[in-house]
Amino acid sequence: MPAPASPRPTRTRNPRGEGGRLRDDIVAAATELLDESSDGSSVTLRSIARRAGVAAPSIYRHFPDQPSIMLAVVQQAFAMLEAELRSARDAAGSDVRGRLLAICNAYLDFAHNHPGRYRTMFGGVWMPDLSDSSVIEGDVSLLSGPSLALLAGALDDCVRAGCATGNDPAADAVALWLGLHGLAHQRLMTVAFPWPADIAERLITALAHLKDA
Amino acid sequence: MPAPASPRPTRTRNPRGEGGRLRDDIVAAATELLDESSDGSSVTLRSIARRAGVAAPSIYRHFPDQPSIMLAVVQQAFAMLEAELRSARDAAGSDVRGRLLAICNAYLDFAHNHPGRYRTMFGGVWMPDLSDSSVIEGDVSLLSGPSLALLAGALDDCVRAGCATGNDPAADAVALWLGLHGLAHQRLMTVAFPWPADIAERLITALAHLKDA
DNA sequence: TGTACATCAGTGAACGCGCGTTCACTGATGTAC
DNA sequence: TGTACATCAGTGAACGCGCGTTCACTGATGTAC
Repeated sequence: MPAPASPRPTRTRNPRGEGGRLRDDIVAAATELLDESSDGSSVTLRSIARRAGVAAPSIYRHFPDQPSIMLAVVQQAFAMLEAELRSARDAAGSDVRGRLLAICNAYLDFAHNHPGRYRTMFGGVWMPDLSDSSVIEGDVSLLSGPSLALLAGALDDCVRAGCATGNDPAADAVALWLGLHGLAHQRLMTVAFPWPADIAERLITALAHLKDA
Repeated sequence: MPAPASPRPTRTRNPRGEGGRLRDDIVAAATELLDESSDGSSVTLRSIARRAGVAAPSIYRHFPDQPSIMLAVVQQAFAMLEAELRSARDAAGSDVRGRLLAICNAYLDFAHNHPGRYRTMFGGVWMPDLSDSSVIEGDVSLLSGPSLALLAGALDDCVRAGCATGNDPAADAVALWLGLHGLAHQRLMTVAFPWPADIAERLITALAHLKDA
């Protein structure tokens, strides 16, 4: 257990007019701590400040309270997820089936590569107490919307191209997303489980109603 | 936010020789707190003691440290899940398809009815720091084994009876379980999401490769 | 050009709190003689 | 039957700690005149 939040001693004060850069550093520090720790409870306002190389009260120049830091982390992570899904899709060529699989695999990769962030985004680690912080409900809901829409679009393309069956692509996209989430989440939790080697392919093929290639 | 862990003032000391009953009370108190709180961070040794109507040090007569309380809660919850799946199956009659659906629905009901426990069992809320507590790795792994076996058996019966296709029922059972977990977990997290009405049926049918009834 | 002043980025000390854990203890109940 | 003693269930006070948050501040940099 190495000291998890040792300060960055090299930090120097930002020049006048660019104090906002600390805000980005705070979000980055929180993100680092989140991906390093398994349970998220060690990501505290004070540990974030230590990691950012700053005194704890300096946080309050940029965030009204602790939950709002996590909200910023989560918002950034959702944007990053969407960007990764999009670029995986665009890099996959023109085959609709390949594009769908690329999105699904990028989703699973994101969870695997950023476990702390993933768990924070999709619940379990961080549940803001809405009655007791500056975070409001609208901030939390629908963050996953664009990523889900990306998945739904790719599935819809498959159906239109005839390589997937399914009477309701929008609902099937939700089901596929839930399957991916179940696998991603559970893989983060129980690493030792004897997963079938083709479990991801199995889930995706079944939930997307893909015809045999 | 009602006082979450007010003491049970009626508690009286157990008779000589039955001090072990406090152990059960502690586990029950922790379970109550878990299902009441959304994030699990309010389930502390002291809050458990307050709920059980006992002084905090009394816990140490029965548990070596705080994580071991949670382990006991989780073990009990897994046994309860298995029992509920089993009785749902046995109450479902002789139709293999009906039995599989009964198990799946009982799984989803368990998560819905015991949200805190479910999240604790399947990660996200409670991740014991194995290097720093009395909980050892073998205690945590494989707790879900019997329930998964129940599901796998029911799926296997469906395949044998010809009402489900699938070349590898054991692997498909894992996939089905992951889908159920994804739905159960995500439903606990984002209540406001516009879930398709038939999302559970959709997931189960696809992942179990059920033929149209 | 000099100088007073406002603004800005960030700090140090302190607060009250709940936490997990420890220690020596209390007082009731059973048991040996 | 009495009594000394051991065992048992549970307690009260205290410890050191890290937490989120507050307050008045410091010292550098820009700006108005």
